[in-house]
Amino acid sequence: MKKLDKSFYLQDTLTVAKELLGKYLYICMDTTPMIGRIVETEAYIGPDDKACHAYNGRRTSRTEVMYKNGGHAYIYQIYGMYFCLNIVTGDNTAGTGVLIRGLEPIAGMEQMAENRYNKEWDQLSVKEIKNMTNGPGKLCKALNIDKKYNGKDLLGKEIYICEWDKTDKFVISSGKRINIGYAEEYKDVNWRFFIENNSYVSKK
DNA sequence: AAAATGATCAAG
DNA sequence: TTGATCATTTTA
Repeated sequence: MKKLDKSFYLQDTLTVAKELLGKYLYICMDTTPMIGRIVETEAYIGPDDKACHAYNGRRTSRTEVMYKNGGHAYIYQIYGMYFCLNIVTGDNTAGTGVLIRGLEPIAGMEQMAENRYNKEWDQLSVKEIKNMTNGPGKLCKALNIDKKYNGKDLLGKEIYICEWDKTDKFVISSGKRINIGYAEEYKDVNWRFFIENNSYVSKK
Protein backbone atom coordinates (compact mmCIF):
# COMPACT_ATOMS: atom_id res chain seq x y z
CA MET A 1 0.00 0.00 0.00
CA LYS A 2 1.54 3.23 -1.20
CA LYS A 3 0.14 6.74 -1.20
CA LEU A 4 0.03 8.21 -4.70
CA ASP A 5 2.60 10.98 -5.04
CA LYS A 6 2.45 14.39 -6.64
CA SER A 7 3.69 13.23 -10.02
CA PHE A 8 0.69 10.94 -10.43
CA TYR A 9 -1.73 13.84 -10.31
CA LEU A 10 0.36 16.06 -12.57
CA GLN A 11 -0.24 13.74 -15.51
CA ASP A 12 -2.69 14.39 -18.31
CA THR A 13 -6.30 14.38 -17.10
CA LEU A 14 -7.46 11.46 -19.25
CA THR A 15 -4.51 9.41 -18.03
CA VAL A 16 -5.32 10.18 -14.40
CA ALA A 17 -9.00 9.37 -14.95
CA LYS A 18 -8.10 5.91 -16.24
CA GLU A 19 -5.27 5.30 -13.78
CA LEU A 20 -7.45 6.15 -10.77
CA LEU A 21 -9.53 3.04 -11.44
CA GLY A 22 -8.62 0.33 -8.96
CA LYS A 23 -6.98 2.80 -6.56
CA TYR A 24 -8.13 3.23 -2.95
CA LEU A 25 -9.65 6.42 -1.58
CA TYR A 26 -9.01 7.03 2.15
CA ILE A 27 -11.10 9.35 4.31
CA CYS A 28 -9.55 9.85 7.73
CA MET A 29 -10.95 13.03 9.19
CA ASP A 30 -13.05 12.41 12.27
CA THR A 31 -13.94 8.72 12.43
CA THR A 32 -12.21 5.43 11.88
CA PRO A 33 -10.89 5.41 8.32
CA MET A 34 -13.26 4.72 5.48
CA ILE A 35 -11.80 3.19 2.34
CA GLY A 36 -13.35 2.77 -1.10
CA ARG A 37 -11.95 1.30 -4.30
CA ILE A 38 -12.45 3.68 -7.21
CA VAL A 39 -14.45 1.96 -9.96
CA GLU A 40 -15.82 4.85 -12.05
CA THR A 41 -14.48 8.27 -13.08
CA GLU A 42 -15.10 11.10 -15.54
CA ALA A 43 -12.54 13.51 -16.98
CA TYR A 44 -13.22 17.25 -17.28
CA ILE A 45 -10.63 18.88 -19.43
CA GLY A 46 -10.41 22.54 -18.68
CA PRO A 47 -11.06 25.58 -20.85
CA ASP A 48 -12.07 23.82 -24.07
CA ASP A 49 -14.48 21.31 -22.51
CA LYS A 50 -17.99 22.73 -22.49
CA ALA A 51 -19.02 20.34 -19.73
CA CYS A 52 -16.24 21.51 -17.42
CA HIS A 53 -16.94 24.01 -14.66
CA ALA A 54 -13.74 25.77 -15.78
CA TYR A 55 -14.88 26.01 -19.40
CA ASN A 56 -13.60 29.08 -21.18
CA GLY A 57 -11.39 29.85 -18.22
CA ARG A 58 -14.34 30.51 -15.93
CA ARG A 59 -12.89 31.44 -12.59
CA THR A 60 -15.26 31.96 -9.68
CA SER A 61 -15.23 31.22 -5.97
CA ARG A 62 -16.58 27.75 -6.75
CA THR A 63 -14.05 26.84 -9.44
CA GLU A 64 -11.04 28.43 -7.79
CA VAL A 65 -9.55 25.16 -6.52
CA MET A 66 -9.63 23.68 -10.03
CA TYR A 67 -6.84 26.11 -10.83
CA LYS A 68 -4.53 24.62 -8.22
CA ASN A 69 -2.00 22.12 -9.48
CA GLY A 70 -2.77 18.41 -9.42
CA GLY A 71 -3.35 16.51 -6.19
CA HIS A 72 -6.06 18.57 -4.53
CA ALA A 73 -9.71 17.80 -3.81
CA TYR A 74 -12.42 19.84 -5.53
CA ILE A 75 -15.84 19.49 -3.90
CA TYR A 76 -18.96 21.13 -5.28
CA GLN A 77 -22.60 20.95 -4.33
CA ILE A 78 -25.17 20.03 -6.96
CA TYR A 79 -28.97 20.28 -7.04
CA GLY A 80 -28.91 21.91 -3.67
CA MET A 81 -28.49 18.65 -1.80
CA TYR A 82 -25.61 16.51 -2.99
CA PHE A 83 -21.84 16.87 -2.98
CA CYS A 84 -19.47 15.58 -5.64
CA LEU A 85 -15.78 14.74 -5.22
CA ASN A 86 -13.24 15.62 -7.89
CA ILE A 87 -9.49 15.20 -8.16
CA VAL A 88 -7.64 18.22 -9.56
CA THR A 89 -5.13 17.16 -12.24
CA GLY A 90 -2.34 18.62 -14.32
CA ASP A 91 0.68 20.81 -13.74
CA ASN A 92 -0.81 23.94 -15.19
CA THR A 93 -3.55 26.39 -14.36
CA ALA A 94 -6.05 25.11 -16.89
CA GLY A 95 -8.78 24.04 -14.46
CA THR A 96 -8.84 20.29 -15.09
CA GLY A 97 -10.15 17.49 -12.91
CA VAL A 98 -11.62 14.03 -12.54
CA LEU A 99 -15.05 13.32 -11.02
CA ILE A 100 -15.25 10.22 -8.83
CA ARG A 101 -18.54 8.52 -9.73
CA GLY A 102 -18.37 5.09 -8.13
CA LEU A 103 -16.68 3.36 -5.18
CA GLU A 104 -16.58 -0.21 -3.96
CA PRO A 105 -16.74 -0.18 -0.14
CA ILE A 106 -13.59 -1.74 1.34
CA ALA A 107 -13.38 -0.66 4.98
CA GLY A 108 -15.34 1.45 7.43
CA MET A 109 -18.66 0.10 6.18
CA GLU A 110 -20.29 0.50 9.60
CA GLN A 111 -19.65 4.22 9.43
CA MET A 112 -20.74 4.42 5.79
CA ALA A 113 -24.05 2.71 6.60
CA GLU A 114 -24.69 5.16 9.40
CA ASN A 115 -23.80 8.18 7.26
CA ARG A 116 -25.89 7.11 4.30
CA TYR A 117 -28.87 5.29 5.81
CA ASN A 118 -28.72 5.91 9.58
CA LYS A 119 -28.65 2.15 9.99
CA GLU A 120 -26.33 -0.58 11.16
CA TRP A 121 -24.26 -2.21 8.41
CA ASP A 122 -25.60 -5.67 9.16
CA GLN A 123 -29.18 -4.41 8.99
CA LEU A 124 -28.80 -3.27 5.39
CA SER A 125 -30.62 -5.06 2.59
CA VAL A 126 -28.68 -6.39 -0.38
CA LYS A 127 -30.14 -3.55 -2.43
CA GLU A 128 -29.04 -0.91 0.06
CA ILE A 129 -25.49 -2.25 0.10
CA LYS A 130 -25.37 -2.24 -3.68
CA ASN A 131 -26.66 1.33 -3.81
CA MET A 132 -24.49 2.69 -1.00
CA THR A 133 -21.67 4.20 -3.10
CA ASN A 134 -22.59 3.68 -6.78
CA GLY A 135 -22.98 7.35 -7.68
CA PRO A 136 -21.12 10.63 -7.11
CA GLY A 137 -23.62 12.04 -4.62
CA LYS A 138 -24.17 8.71 -2.90
CA LEU A 139 -20.50 8.08 -2.23
CA CYS A 140 -20.04 11.54 -0.75
CA LYS A 141 -22.98 10.96 1.59
CA ALA A 142 -21.58 7.58 2.63
CA LEU A 143 -18.07 8.90 3.28
CA ASN A 144 -19.34 12.17 4.78
CA ILE A 145 -17.53 14.19 2.13
CA ASP A 146 -18.63 17.82 1.97
CA LYS A 147 -17.09 21.25 1.52
CA LYS A 148 -14.77 20.79 4.45
CA TYR A 149 -12.59 18.82 2.04
CA ASN A 150 -12.64 21.45 -0.70
CA GLY A 151 -9.07 22.39 -1.62
CA LYS A 152 -7.48 19.73 0.62
CA ASP A 153 -4.09 18.43 -0.42
CA LEU A 154 -4.28 14.74 -1.34
CA LEU A 155 -0.76 14.26 -0.02
CA GLY A 156 -2.04 15.07 3.48
CA LYS A 157 -3.58 12.85 6.14
CA GLU A 158 -7.30 13.59 5.95
CA ILE A 159 -8.08 12.52 2.39
CA TYR A 160 -5.72 10.66 0.08
CA ILE A 161 -5.48 7.87 -2.47
CA CYS A 162 -3.34 4.72 -2.35
CA GLU A 163 -2.27 1.99 -4.67
CA TRP A 164 -2.50 -1.46 -3.10
CA ASP A 165 -1.66 -4.13 -5.59
CA LYS A 166 -0.14 -3.41 -8.95
CA THR A 167 -1.06 -6.89 -10.15
CA ASP A 168 -4.78 -6.13 -9.69
CA LYS A 169 -6.11 -6.70 -13.21
CA PHE A 170 -9.45 -5.56 -14.60
CA VAL A 171 -10.98 -4.45 -17.86
CA ILE A 172 -11.49 -0.70 -18.37
CA SER A 173 -14.51 0.39 -20.39
CA SER A 174 -15.41 3.91 -21.46
CA GLY A 175 -18.54 5.79 -22.46
CA LYS A 176 -20.22 9.17 -22.63
CA ARG A 177 -20.27 11.30 -19.51
CA ILE A 178 -23.52 11.40 -17.56
CA ASN A 179 -25.97 14.34 -17.52
CA ILE A 180 -23.97 16.83 -19.53
CA GLY A 181 -26.29 17.09 -22.52
CA TYR A 182 -25.74 20.86 -22.62
CA ALA A 183 -22.07 20.43 -23.62
CA GLU A 184 -22.69 20.45 -27.40
CA GLU A 185 -19.76 18.92 -29.29
CA TYR A 186 -18.31 17.62 -26.02
CA LYS A 187 -21.43 15.78 -24.84
CA ASP A 188 -20.61 12.58 -26.73
CA VAL A 189 -16.89 12.16 -26.06
CA ASN A 190 -16.02 8.96 -24.19
CA TRP A 191 -14.44 10.52 -21.14
CA ARG A 192 -16.22 8.34 -18.61
CA PHE A 193 -14.20 5.33 -17.48
CA PHE A 194 -15.24 2.37 -15.38
CA ILE A 195 -14.24 -1.13 -14.35
CA GLU A 196 -16.21 -3.57 -16.44
CA ASN A 197 -18.70 -5.74 -14.57
CA ASN A 198 -18.16 -3.99 -11.25
CA SER A 199 -21.49 -3.65 -9.44
CA TYR A 200 -20.62 -0.24 -7.94
CA VAL A 201 -20.56 1.50 -11.32
CA SER A 202 -23.41 4.02 -11.35
CA LYS A 203 -25.06 3.05 -14.65
CA LYS A 204 -25.07 -0.07 -16.76
C1' DA B 1 -41.82 10.38 -15.00
C1' DA B 2 -41.19 13.85 -11.89
C1' DA B 3 -40.25 15.95 -7.43
C1' DA B 4 -36.94 17.50 -4.08
C1' DT B 5 -34.07 21.55 -3.04
C1' DG B 6 -30.70 25.44 -2.76
C1' DA B 7 -25.99 27.03 -4.18
C1' DT B 8 -24.22 29.10 -8.15
C1' DC B 9 -23.71 32.34 -11.94
C1' DA B 10 -24.64 35.64 -15.53
C1' DA B 11 -27.71 39.07 -16.66
C1' DG B 12 -29.92 43.38 -15.53
C1' DT C 1 -31.03 41.50 -7.02
C1' DT C 2 -33.11 37.77 -9.50
C1' DG C 3 -34.28 33.89 -12.32
C1' DA C 4 -32.62 29.82 -14.63
C1' DT C 5 -29.65 26.25 -14.25
C1' DC C 6 -27.79 21.97 -12.50
C1' DA C 7 -21.17 16.66 -13.43
C1' DT C 8 -28.11 13.82 -8.68
C1' DT C 9 -31.06 10.83 -6.09
C1' DT C 10 -35.34 9.13 -4.72
C1' DT C 11 -39.88 7.89 -5.12
C1' DA C 12 -43.81 6.61 -7.71
